[in-house]
Amino acid sequence: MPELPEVETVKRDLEKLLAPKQRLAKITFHRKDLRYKMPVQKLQSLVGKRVQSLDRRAKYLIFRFEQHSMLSHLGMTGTWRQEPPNFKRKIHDHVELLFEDGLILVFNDPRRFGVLDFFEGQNFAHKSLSLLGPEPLDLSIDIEQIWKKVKLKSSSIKAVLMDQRILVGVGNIYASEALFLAGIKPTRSARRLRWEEFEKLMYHIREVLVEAIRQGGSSIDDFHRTNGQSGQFQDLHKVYGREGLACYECSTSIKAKLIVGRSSFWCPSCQV
DNA sequence: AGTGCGGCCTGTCCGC
DNA sequence: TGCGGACAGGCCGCAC
Repeated sequence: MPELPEVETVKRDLEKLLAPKQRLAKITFHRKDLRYKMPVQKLQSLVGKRVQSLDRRAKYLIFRFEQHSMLSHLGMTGTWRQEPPNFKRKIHDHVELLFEDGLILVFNDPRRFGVLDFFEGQNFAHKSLSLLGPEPLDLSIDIEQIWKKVKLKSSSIKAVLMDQRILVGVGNIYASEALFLAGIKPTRSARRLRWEEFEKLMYHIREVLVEAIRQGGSSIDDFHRTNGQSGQFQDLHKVYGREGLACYECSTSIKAKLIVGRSSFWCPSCQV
């Protein structure tokens, strides 16, 4: 999926399309089972309600309506795209939103690992949001607090970075990228990191996420923006997907291996 | 209790 | 060319 920068990109794209306070006119389901069965009746109850705002929490998008909220997760292959009236439906178009000004938003998701759910109220009153860790781009978060949790982990630092209970938003691509920038091997035991290393890692996590957002995210295969465009950050990956190629810093051949089931990339010379 | 694995799905690519 | 297997950005439930 879409990790934090991709979801943030979609959120910003959608914000530009959604006129303030406009009402949802119609919601159409072409199939009702994504990762979970969608609560069709509850989602239908949003018809006629105004969208107050759009939020992102971790890799989730939240459409905030007048009283209740719609939760959207892109899974691995989910996309929201804008379409004109009478558009030709594509394979794997599962849900369509029509707004009163004619805006049409379509949710497409081939693998159906995505989520579309409903929750009451406008805060973060959804089970999936309840255990999430802090937002890396929130400068007010307490990094020492995160550090304390990391010190208790026996797993690799890469696995810990991808644990959304510790810190949200970092997935498989940006974990490899941030660890490269920080000069830390992904296989390193999390609890054996030194404070200076962790501080540096947090700095580079933020750096890589901010830059990726600036580039409209990474499009490896499925990720597209609401207008169908690709992101640009995949061209700036320093290690992800570069197995066997020369490190941009030192020309050493980039290594790859599975760490807790996910392909991980690093430079054996730049990262210790 | 914490960790890693397999499963959820479909599409694509690679080797035989 | 066709087929099986591996793999793909996430997350959950279940064994150990």
